[in-house]
Amino acid sequence: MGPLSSNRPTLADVAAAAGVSVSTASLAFSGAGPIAQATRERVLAAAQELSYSGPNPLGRQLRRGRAGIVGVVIGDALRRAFREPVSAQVLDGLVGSLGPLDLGVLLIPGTSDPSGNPVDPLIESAAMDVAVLMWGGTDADPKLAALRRRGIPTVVLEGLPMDGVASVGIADRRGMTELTRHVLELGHTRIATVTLPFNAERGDGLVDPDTHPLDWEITRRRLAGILDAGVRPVAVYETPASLVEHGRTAGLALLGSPDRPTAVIAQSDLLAAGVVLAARELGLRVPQDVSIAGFDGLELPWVAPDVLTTVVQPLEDKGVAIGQAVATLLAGEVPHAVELPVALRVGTTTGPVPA
Amino acid sequence: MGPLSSNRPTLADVAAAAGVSVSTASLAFSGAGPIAQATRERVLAAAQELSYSGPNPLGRQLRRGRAGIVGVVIGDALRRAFREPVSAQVLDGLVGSLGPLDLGVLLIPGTSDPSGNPVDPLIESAAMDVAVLMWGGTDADPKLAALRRRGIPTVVLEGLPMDGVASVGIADRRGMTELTRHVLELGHTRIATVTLPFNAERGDGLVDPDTHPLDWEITRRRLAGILDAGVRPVAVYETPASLVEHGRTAGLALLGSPDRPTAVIAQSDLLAAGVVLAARELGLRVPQDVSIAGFDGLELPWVAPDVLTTVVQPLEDKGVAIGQAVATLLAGEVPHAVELPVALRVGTTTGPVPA
DNA sequence: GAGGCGGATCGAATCGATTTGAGGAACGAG
DNA sequence: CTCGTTCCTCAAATCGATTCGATCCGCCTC
Repeated sequence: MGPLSSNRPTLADVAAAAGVSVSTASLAFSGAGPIAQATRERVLAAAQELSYSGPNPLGRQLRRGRAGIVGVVIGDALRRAFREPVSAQVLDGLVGSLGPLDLGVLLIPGTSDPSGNPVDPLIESAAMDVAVLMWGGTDADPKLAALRRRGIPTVVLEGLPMDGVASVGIADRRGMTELTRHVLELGHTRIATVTLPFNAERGDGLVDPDTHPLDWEITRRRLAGILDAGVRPVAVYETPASLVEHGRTAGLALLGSPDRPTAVIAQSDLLAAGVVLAARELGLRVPQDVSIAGFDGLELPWVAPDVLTTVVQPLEDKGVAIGQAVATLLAGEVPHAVELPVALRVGTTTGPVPA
Repeated sequence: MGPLSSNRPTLADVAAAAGVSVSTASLAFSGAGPIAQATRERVLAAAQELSYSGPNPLGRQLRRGRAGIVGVVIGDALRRAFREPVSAQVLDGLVGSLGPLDLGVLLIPGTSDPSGNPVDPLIESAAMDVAVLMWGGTDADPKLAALRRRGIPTVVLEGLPMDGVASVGIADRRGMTELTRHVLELGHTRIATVTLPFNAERGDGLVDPDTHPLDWEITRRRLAGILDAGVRPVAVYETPASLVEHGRTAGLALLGSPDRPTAVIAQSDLLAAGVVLAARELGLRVPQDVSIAGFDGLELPWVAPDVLTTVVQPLEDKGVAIGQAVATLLAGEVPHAVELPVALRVGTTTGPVPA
């Protein structure tokens, strides 16, 4: 017996019903090649009659050698990824820019499943023409290795530029430096920072950045941006994810002590928002008692009426840039690395250092 | 020339290199059928040698008649969908429960694109074995029609039970009734409600529910739940999406007037959180001056230290239920409609009516 | 009327695998 | 020594389309 005992009509059935050859019937649907108007209509009528809904994508894909699918590898938990507006908006932009190219987006969790395999089976065997690695992997990433082995062209986001993969990122290091300078100009010297995860371990607490293993480029670059401004943070607090509640926890820890910093720079707006909430809970005024800054440039309704001082990254452009990189890869060329600019946006959450 | 002038090795190449037939080589990879250990190793070695990374999924899919893909139709804008934690968590649960079935999740925006076609081209022609319609369509939905035409089994979320499609939802009507009774018991009589969108128009403002066109089942049911408790809301405010900022806008409008309601029931937690923020901005104490309730049972860090009174829906179970429905459809059976239970959770945002 | 030409149609090969039924080797039993 | 069994292996059909090159037909030109 065949694979599925389904009796859906095929192109051959339609061709037979219309009294033409399969090749002609194909032409009627694809429009690639000369075909008489009358013939075409006859074929379409026959299709209608048999309730044939168009060429089976599987057959088409095999013949074409293309699946029409871009696999998007969302690091770690999907839920967490979605709760970060940054991921969500990039994903949104990506879907938006891929749609017109007739490409679908396949979600790939990419978690190391507990059953032994270090790589998601979808990465190993799903049909896709291009892969996008959100939250850039390093050269050692087994996910990247699997994609390479399969020969699937890949775009890496926010990763290190590497051989053989396209990369799209933002100038977050420079942006962070600019932000830090702004804080310095306000007179602050006791500056703490709340960071994204350092690595897959996802710690939660104060760390010594000199000895703590730091695998994630994005965290490293944003940290380096602060150092570039000549600042040595009085405290570095690592969070397990860019979420408001983790920012709040960090804020309570940092601002609860008597020798608290006068300024806190967070590596994301969500974390910064959490710090703001913590400050309010502790009865501290922002920015009179403590200055707080973030990164990303999101619109966060719940720190209203305050407006976060932050570094704005062009999320929309990012989606577009990824789309372009994908298109280029699909054309068989190698896109050059893209680094999008960022801009400092001074809000109401930073002010002069308290006397 | 072939479809793509790629020279990746095929199973035939591997078979030749290993000195066996293609069928034997296939067996070596799939393990479906008897094969001598030695032969198997020889084939795998040959594959390694040629850097053959396993059977091409396209060929396998065509033969099997299965794409191994579930298309998830996300209504309207993807970005909006992601910003709603409810969608995100359901999607997460879905991916989680589909992974073990060896199914990938294909994101389908499903927006009516501006270029004339009422249905996303991906719905028309992407390869998928099952489709999931988030935010249930009605019988008239062209998306549903397209899926029917293609003969793709479909699961509809939060929709009307319909012929030929599986449905998964929650008892939101009953839950809303229970919530309303709780508010009634606290003595409130001037009760307003903030709703999800009524239809694709996505209005923003007060509406007369008796005359305003209401196409979306979820909004209808949650509204009906209030009426079931015998309450006639003093005001019905429609929002364009379940987002905090829209809740805030609604809250400012409802609570800003002198004859303001003493209780506001929102159709989602995000909306409720926005109303809480609005109340605080207006200098109203919650719950002393106004009681506020939501729906969904999310953990919302930013209404802290308050805890929303809400109706908890089992988001995790929902993902699981969808996964099961998909599996059932894939097996060729028709799953029965699932309605998951909800539970009232009384928090700190509702209290006795002010004297 | 022969030759040439362009457009429509068709046959056959091809994409890369899976699967079935047949064939063959090795081996033990009679 | 012959005749089953058992266990592997293989050839060939099949999944459903696309596409190349050939053919065919009608019509125009000389």
